[in-house]
Amino acid sequence: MNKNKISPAVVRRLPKYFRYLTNLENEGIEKISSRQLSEITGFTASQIRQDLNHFGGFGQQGYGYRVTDLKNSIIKIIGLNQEYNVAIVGFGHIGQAIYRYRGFDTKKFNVLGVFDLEDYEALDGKVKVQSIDKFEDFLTKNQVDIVVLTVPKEEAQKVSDMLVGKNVKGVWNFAPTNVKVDDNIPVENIHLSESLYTLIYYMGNPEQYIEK
Amino acid sequence: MNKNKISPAVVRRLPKYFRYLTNLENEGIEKISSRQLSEITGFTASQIRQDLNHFGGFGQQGYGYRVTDLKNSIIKIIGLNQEYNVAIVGFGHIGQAIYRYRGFDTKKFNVLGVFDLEDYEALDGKVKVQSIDKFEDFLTKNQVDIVVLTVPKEEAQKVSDMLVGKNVKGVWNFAPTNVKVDDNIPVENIHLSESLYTLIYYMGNPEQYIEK
DNA sequence: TAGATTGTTAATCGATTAACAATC
DNA sequence: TAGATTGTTAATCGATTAACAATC
Repeated sequence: MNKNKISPAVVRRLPKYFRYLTNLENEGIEKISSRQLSEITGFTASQIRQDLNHFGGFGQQGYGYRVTDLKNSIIKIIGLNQEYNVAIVGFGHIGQAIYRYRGFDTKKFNVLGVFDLEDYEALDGKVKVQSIDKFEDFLTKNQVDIVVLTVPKEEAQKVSDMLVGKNVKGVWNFAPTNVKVDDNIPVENIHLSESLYTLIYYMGNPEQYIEK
Repeated sequence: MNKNKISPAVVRRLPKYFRYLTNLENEGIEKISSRQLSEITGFTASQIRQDLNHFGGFGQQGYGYRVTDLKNSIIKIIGLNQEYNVAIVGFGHIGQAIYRYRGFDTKKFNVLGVFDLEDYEALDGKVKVQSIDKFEDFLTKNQVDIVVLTVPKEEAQKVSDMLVGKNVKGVWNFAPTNVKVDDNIPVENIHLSESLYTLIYYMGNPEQYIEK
């Protein structure tokens, strides 16, 4: 496992491999060659082989890759073989959508707490939303791995400042701003407006659009 | 305007320039050099100058860039000087979050219709959700520029197939799958799970994380 | 004019693709 | 063994950074 210097481009393809392999597995397909995967994913076979070999030799010459084995390997590479404790800060439309999103395995993502401006009960009493005033104390008393930030941009940095020294391992930021946290804590941004604006640019310049 | 071959990397920075320049303008700052912008954005001054010069010479030697002028230029480059008609297909958590999202200028994005499995009224009667059966006919009778796809992945391709020949100009896809549409229609994907999984990878390998 | 900063070309760096020997 | 396909090195391509002449 030469994990020394995996490029961001490779890292962002890992979840895609996971997705395509999961689909293949669900279709009952047991083996796949880099050539076949290439047709499905749109990546070149060469790129697929090189990507995978950053993490080890998962294939078999003359045969290809066993779908389930490769999928399980990628699960471990990404870290999806573990559970994660989550706190959602900001329980507006996006916070609620994330809370209820069925797209990820809910067994693996354990929402420990939900925070907003004040205490209240949401979703017919099923969710106890806590005041943001209690957030720092909560982080001290609970091991929160992932903080999901869905607060307005004015508040995003204030909340981020509360994470210092709390053993939070990552921030998933939906606020339309770039927050600063400890250097060793990764931040993954979902900037909805930027995504929409990129689409609009290509709508006006479709000849420049390159699929995928 | 040499728009011949703008690289995707440059295009994705345009909304970021727009965001930073908007902030600067709101702070009342009138001029900025590429050096100063570099400190704010984290891009190199060289990159900023080169990015902008793909679209024209917006600066003034020895002075820098006028914030408002540059912002307005970028608005036009992206295409944010126009209005867009939007249809939201899928009115679950994410569809609703997009519908109500305040992050983008609602005057520019005109939601013409909302579609889901069946007719009903949502949000205290304020939103008439229409059955997906009426979607194709709706597209024929209305100029929909942007289709926001927030349906389950099994339905995403079916809905995409309805867009053929309907003069839709772009698809903003939240379904965790890659949909196929006409080659000249750009598709911008928001794959939430992939974003979260990328974060998790870096949480397990923080030394590989490169800010931004 | 002198100082500052752009616009632009050239050099570097990194990521993708091609090629092929290794091997199942 | 022969055919297929990987793992890996080398070649290419593209994007970023550096440098500097142009010019405000």
